[in-house]
Amino acid sequence: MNLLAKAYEPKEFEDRIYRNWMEKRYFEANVNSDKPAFTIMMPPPNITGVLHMGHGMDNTLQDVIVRYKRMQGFETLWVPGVDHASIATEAKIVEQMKKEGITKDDLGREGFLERAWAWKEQYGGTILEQLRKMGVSCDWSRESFTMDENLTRAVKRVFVSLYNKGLIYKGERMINWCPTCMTSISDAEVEYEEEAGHLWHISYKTPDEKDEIIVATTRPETMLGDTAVAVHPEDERYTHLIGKTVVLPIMNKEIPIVADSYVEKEFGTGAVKITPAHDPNDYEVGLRHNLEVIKVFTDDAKMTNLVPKYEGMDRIEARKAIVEDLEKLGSLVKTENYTHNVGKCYRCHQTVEPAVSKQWFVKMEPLAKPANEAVRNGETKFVPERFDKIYFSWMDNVKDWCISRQLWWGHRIPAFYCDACGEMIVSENEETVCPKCGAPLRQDPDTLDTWFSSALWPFATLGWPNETPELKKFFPTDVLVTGYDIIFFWVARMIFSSMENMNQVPFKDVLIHGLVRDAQGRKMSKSLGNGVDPLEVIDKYGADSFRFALVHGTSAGNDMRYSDEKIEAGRNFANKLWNASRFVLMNFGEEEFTCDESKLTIEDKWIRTKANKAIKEITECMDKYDFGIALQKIIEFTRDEFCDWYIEMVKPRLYDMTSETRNEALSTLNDMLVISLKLLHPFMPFITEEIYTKLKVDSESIMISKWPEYNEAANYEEEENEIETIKEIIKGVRNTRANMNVAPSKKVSMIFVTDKAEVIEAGKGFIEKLAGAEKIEIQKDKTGIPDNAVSLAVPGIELYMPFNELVDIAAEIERLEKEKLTYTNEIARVEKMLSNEGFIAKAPAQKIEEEKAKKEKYLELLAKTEERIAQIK
RNA sequence: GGGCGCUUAGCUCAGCUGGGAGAGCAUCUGCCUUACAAGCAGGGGGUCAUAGGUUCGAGCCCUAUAGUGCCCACCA
Repeated sequence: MNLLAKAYEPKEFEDRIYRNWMEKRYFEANVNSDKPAFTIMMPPPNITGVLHMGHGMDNTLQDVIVRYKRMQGFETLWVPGVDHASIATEAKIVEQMKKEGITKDDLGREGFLERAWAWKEQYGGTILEQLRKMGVSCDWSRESFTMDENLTRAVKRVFVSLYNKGLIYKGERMINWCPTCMTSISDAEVEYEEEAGHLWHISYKTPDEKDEIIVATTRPETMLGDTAVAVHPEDERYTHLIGKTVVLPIMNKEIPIVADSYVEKEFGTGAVKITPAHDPNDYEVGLRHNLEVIKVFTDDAKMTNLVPKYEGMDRIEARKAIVEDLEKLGSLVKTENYTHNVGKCYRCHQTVEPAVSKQWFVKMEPLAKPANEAVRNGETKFVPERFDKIYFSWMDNVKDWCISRQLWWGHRIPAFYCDACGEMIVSENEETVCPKCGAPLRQDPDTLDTWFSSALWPFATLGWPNETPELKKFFPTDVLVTGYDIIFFWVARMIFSSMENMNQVPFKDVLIHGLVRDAQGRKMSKSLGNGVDPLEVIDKYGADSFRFALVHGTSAGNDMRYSDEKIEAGRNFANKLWNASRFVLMNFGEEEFTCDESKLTIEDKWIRTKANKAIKEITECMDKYDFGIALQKIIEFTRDEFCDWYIEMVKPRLYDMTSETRNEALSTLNDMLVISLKLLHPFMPFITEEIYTKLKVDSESIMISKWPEYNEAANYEEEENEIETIKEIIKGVRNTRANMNVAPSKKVSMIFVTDKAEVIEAGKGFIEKLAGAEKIEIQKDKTGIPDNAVSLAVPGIELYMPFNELVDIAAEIERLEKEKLTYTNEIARVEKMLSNEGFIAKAPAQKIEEEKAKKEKYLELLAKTEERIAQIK
């Protein structure tokens, strides 16, 4: 006999089951399969990462989808992998080296990369190991890495191809420079934060000192690099000065006053100091007016030697010193408090500097167009739909993408320079000799933005640029699951990369989920220390409860708050299922049983119908990615119908070893439990497998078993309705008993007055057992009903319970009056509706019929209640 | 300055194409009823933010307002 342990202890079986799945290779996709393919690419976590709640959410959803599709008969492929995360990883290694007193230059490029690879080998797989604890069913045999040989080849291929099309170019532009990471970053990698600062008003005097222009700035330290002052061409305050010069304080240098319509007359003083080297707008102004670009900062954001006094100071220090000096000179007119947005590096959160620099760029406009189109015409759909707006707004306004990074860890730019003749070659191959002059070539020292390689993830992981069978079978992928915070970084770039290189979308759906926040609704972060470690949660409650908590009561695209209560709810439900299963298995015994359909009883037919309808609804939810609702419906069927009613109803048949329908009871228990487990399996894979393998089933593992299918013909409508009526009666009796303070142990005799004797007859046993009845009588009229009885009515059936001395007539009348009021109100509501001409004229016929039926029902119940009141008064 | 969410029971949140307001937790009452006290049975608790509108009918659709959160944007 297969029994379950007395208590639900997920630790006892989760790891064992996962190992078994791995050994049986259930996760691995067969490229030669005839089954239709279903593919998901896992958003690759950084090799520097450790598992957090965001990964938990993301991978739970993916696993739910993959397991569902696998059971539905798809050849499912879920590709896992990791991202080399150039900036984050390089920073981590540099930091580690710093502790040993070594710098990058000490090691040199080769030495550094050696060390980086060693680091990757040692720590890079940590997060994937952790993911296994969650029960994810991805194909580990196809684990990928953004710096794999194949991915690297793909990156080079794309770079060269875009270059040859003129879509990648090298140029001097204003870019975002992170002085801490010591590299350029893209626009998307800058986060703007509001900061309290000042607006300093500084006087720039004309050479004759007779006139002045006051400029307002938040960054006085950049004034050393000012090469003009700009005013609006139509600003009457300044028109007389346009074309003249002012003297830059401290520098004592004349700079021109230029007119440019970029200046807002209303803001500040209406005059702007122009520092082309350190502000994107000023840079543009500089280009228009042919201004000199003078650098004030070095790459690590220290002052240059423009003024020896300030040389080497950092930005904040210099600001202080310069403000002080301006004050001494009498140039500082006033200081206002002012909050403004400051750009921060999304990796290190330090202030970024706009800087003019020679970098590589991807020309975005031609790429954005087809990518935009693909979403507009529905080839790729965002779920929920509203996220396409975020996508469009980015795509529509995207500027050229700065892809070069001054880092060593990453894909090195495949451009080669000849220092002798100035030739540049862009090639997939390692070029060493200049084809023009024969001199040795030098490769570009920079690497590519990490996102340049992850943008190729959906097809490069399948072997592209080779024409592999995997590409043919599994591309385009079906759904991408990710958080809304990564739409620009990754989703958008995958789409245009795929449109460009594959001529089709990379995925059909993009399922967007929200952030997991803490119980107070705050973002989980290292600095706040409010992060919850998924591994600790899993260790304490099991992976199933963890996954449950992340799905139950959530909806796509919305953030959720994490709390222990949610995990406990999952654990409690698992425990319920565990015990119900234990009960079922306890009753199986040694002998085999079969099901004779003709011997199914009313409750068997009822629960089978309920299950059938649940399958339909739940499958529909799964197809719409409504996982929160699907899970809720699974719980409702399993706990509220199967456990609370069906199991209680069949107990007498189980305990009676001579019962003629005992086998049908066992079969139905088995079948209903199997259905519950299968429906639940995508959400709670471990417990469902553990129980499933002990039942009478159709497969060696639930994860490769068949998803239940709805069968219209298998419904027993009549039996379903009859049991629902019986349930009504039982609930009514329980309610009444509780109201009248009748002890649960006290049995009550009941007299039913009804024409539907067969329904009561069929439900007699249930009413006895579940409503505490004894001596049930059924009669057609009300003769002999004692006044001293509590009454109850459901459509077509009246029930009287003589509680003998217990009944307080006054209280009973009061209760009946209350019921009467309810019915009267309902009737009034329905009548109002039915007497509304508009309703009769316009509402669907079915709705009108429903309302009419309700009216009949309540009229009947009202009449019975009134009659009863009259009788006992 | 634009754009997008959210506001539903004490708390956290569901609520599909408009047709009598739901769950979990909390709370109250009664139960150790041999699957389960991580449980069972029963109860209380909501002018669905506000004001208009569309509709026979609005938590759901439209408009405005308030509060709140997020994203984007070059006003020094």
